[in-house]
Amino acid sequence: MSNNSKKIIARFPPSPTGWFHIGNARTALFNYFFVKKNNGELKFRIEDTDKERSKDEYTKDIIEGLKWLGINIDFSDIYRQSEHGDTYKKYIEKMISDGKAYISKEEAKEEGQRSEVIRLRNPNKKVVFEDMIRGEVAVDTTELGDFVIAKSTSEPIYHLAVVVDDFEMGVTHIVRGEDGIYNTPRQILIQEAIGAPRPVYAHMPFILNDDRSKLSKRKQGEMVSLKYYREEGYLPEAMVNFLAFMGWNPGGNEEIMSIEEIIEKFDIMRVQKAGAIFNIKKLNWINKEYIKKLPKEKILELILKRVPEEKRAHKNFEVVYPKIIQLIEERIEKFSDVTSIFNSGEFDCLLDAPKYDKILLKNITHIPKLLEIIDTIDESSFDQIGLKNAIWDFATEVGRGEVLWPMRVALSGREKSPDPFTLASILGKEETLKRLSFALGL
RNA sequence: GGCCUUAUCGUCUAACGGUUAGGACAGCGCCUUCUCAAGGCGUAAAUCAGGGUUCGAUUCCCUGUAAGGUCACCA
Repeated sequence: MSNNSKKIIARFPPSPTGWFHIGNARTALFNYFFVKKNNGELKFRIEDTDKERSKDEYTKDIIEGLKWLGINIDFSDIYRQSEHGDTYKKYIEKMISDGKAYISKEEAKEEGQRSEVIRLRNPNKKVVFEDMIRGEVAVDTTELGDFVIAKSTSEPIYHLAVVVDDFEMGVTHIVRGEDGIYNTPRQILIQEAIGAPRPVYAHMPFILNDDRSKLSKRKQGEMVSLKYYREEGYLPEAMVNFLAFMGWNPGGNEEIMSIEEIIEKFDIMRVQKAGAIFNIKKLNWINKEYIKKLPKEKILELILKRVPEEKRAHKNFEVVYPKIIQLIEERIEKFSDVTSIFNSGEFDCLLDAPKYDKILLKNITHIPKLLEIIDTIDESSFDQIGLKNAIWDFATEVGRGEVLWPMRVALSGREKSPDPFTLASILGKEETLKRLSFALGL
């Protein structure tokens, strides 16, 4: 590896032609791990030479996504390809005058094709480069021919722009997706033609669909965009952890790791060569692990944001909400689940008395005794433990199912719900007695 | 099709050439207050195939197979 003595400079150069792709986000993350581990610097560049497809909204989405993930790079002075026309022009003209490239007369076969383009004079040699992940890669560039490097002296093709930009930005290490491996030989040829030093390469494996094809929007829908995960209420720490462990791991059994620990342990040589299938279930599990670690106030805040407006506006919501945080927390794996749970009606019984069929109660014979017991419980000990202590022996004696099921249904009106003690403690003594009496009268 | 790459439980992966091939997610089972959820415990599950090299191969080499990628005046 050359450049060992110099400061490592890597780059992340997305083109803003779509929502920030999850695979790109992972590449950005690995670049970040790599530079942080090696006291280097990560530079950001926008490849917006395609004016038709590039949109500011996408640039914004990419930057927001990067910030959300916790990738702290300098966005104040963004290098945009569209602003460096003069630079490319300078190099193109120099290559022509040096005889490294030439203006070629063409027969325009398709619409939009030029009758004159700039082609590189291909030395037709075998290019061998060292890849930090894949080892030595050798490619015969003969079949590339004198490939086009610019449409005109002021309009570079992608490959030329990349090489010039990386050179101008002082890039020493290029960590990019596996598909870049096919671009590398021709980019190396261009580097040699303009006299730029060769950076060190690392080509990362892809994230895959279930059928092992490259992760695509066609097969995964919105799940290919980082935006989706932000909107679904995944925690950025969980996302970073998940993405980091797809294609890399430090070797131990520990899988929940903060970004600091990941950086600390990161070794690009340990990046996997084969692609990894995107496994949403693992992400959900990791996310839940991170939710569990969150301070209570934070959870309270994040959950509240996802409660449907009409539930929040309910007159009982303010009183009930603090009491059901625990309940919600154990039922979600991501914060959008909060909305689904409320919309499913599962918690409606905590806001309003439920409507239900008598049949669901199964057996009301023990309700009078239950009313009697509950009435004796002091307000101060009307919690899960107090309720359980008071009721447990009786329930065990006559059959738990005979007592607890009707009690739970009387309080919730549902076949499935949290347990009766939890329910009663949330509803309070008065409401609990009221609902039990009502069940008796059905 | 040419070229390139890859190959350990269903999935993500661990294993100086010597391990009962380890962990995690998902699955399944049991337990934990009646249901659901959460939690705990446990269980099943893999070295693509065939040849070498070697005392010994998941590991190194070759062939095959499968899968993927890539072949622009797009980025």
